[in-house]
Amino acid sequence: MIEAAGLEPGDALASSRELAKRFEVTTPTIREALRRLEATDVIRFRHGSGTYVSGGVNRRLLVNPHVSESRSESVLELLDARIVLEPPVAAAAAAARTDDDLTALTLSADNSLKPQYADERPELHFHVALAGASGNLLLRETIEALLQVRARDQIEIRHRYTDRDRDHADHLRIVEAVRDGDPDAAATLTREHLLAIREAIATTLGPEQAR
Amino acid sequence: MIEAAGLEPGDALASSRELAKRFEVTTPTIREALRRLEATDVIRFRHGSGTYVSGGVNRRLLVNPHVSESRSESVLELLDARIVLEPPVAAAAAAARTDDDLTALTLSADNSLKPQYADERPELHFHVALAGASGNLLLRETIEALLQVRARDQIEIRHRYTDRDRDHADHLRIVEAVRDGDPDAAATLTREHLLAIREAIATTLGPEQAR
DNA sequence: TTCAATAAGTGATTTAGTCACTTCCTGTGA
DNA sequence: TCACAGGAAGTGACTAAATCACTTATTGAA
Repeated sequence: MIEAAGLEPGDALASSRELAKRFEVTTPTIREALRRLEATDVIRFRHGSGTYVSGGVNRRLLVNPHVSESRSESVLELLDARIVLEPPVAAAAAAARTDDDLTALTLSADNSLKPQYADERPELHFHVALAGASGNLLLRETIEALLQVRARDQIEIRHRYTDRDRDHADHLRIVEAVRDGDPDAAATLTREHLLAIREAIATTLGPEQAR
Repeated sequence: MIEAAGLEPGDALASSRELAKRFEVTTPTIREALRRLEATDVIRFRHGSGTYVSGGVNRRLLVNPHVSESRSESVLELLDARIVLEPPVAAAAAAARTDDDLTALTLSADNSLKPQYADERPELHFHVALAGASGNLLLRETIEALLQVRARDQIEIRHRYTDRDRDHADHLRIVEAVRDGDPDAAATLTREHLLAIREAIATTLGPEQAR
């Protein structure tokens, strides 16, 4: 029904009572269906207000909200994965970027200095914007999902361990490489950037917490 | 509760009536909670039998089951993404593989010839096993999730467009490179392998369906 | 014009029951 | 002794009719 009506994030759904009538089932049954959609962030409930379409409708990859962080591994595992995956994505971006991508990239690079609301506005997250410049939406969604893994830790890292000015400088150099259409430089700079962050965390955490 | 009890895939949960009693809510409410877990494949219902823990408990990345394929882009987009991401994963595997990884890899390579039940047994999918050999679980999960995107199309492709013998030969050569600990060769062979598949699909589909 | 009270609409949950399906056990007959 | 039809118990699926909790927009008095 969301698809057929072409609903976008922010749009309101009909009330559960009305949906129950429309689909000829009772409200508890409708609720079960809506809860499933809620689990993948396709819709969100706002008590007393209504149910609204959310960002999940056009997000194919997502993090499992039901896997606790205690069950998963260290944050270093995540950075190791990013170090493998993101450099080639940066290279692809350097090869395919449009002018629009460049302006978006510059915008998100500037955002690295300011307090992060990158969680509600993923397009402002530099590494997401970088993946977006590859022109491949699925690539962008993959990086976006990856950045949601251990989200709490990543916010903590941004606030405490990373050197914001150095981050910004790194980002600017990556933007340059992408602007110049230099895939190798973009890949190398991205790798070094992530390696530096990994190093900062590894030494701060100490080897005993590195797992 | 699943965590605390250390339940693994296949284990049964208590009945919804019992859960309702234990959490002091009614069955419809319990059902809503269970439906959310169902949406991310943490549990599965079997009518008349019970509800069971499923593979999702230890899967951090997953495909959104509520995004229709019509809303998403072409299958070529997916292959383009894989061509960017998988070669460096193969390189990481060549650098880090253990002997156990090698046997698992050989096993899954042989599986490329037989009819695919790779959907229920992801560890038998060659590209998943390859990512697993990197030693980074998150990397493996990322590739695993990516291979679930447009799953129907991918099965179709395996059955109709790919040359099974050539696939097998490609896989064996990648295994060799991984065995020899040659990251560059592993990356190059993986890239060529995926490019060949992409080419086969692109020409078969014809440019008009390529989007 | 401002702002507190109100009413209507919405999600959240309950209660009590019925239907549908699966599983396993048991008694019967070969 | 064994195979198997039949039944009972347990489970998920769903209904029905309410009530409670919360939000929002409207209304009317200060």
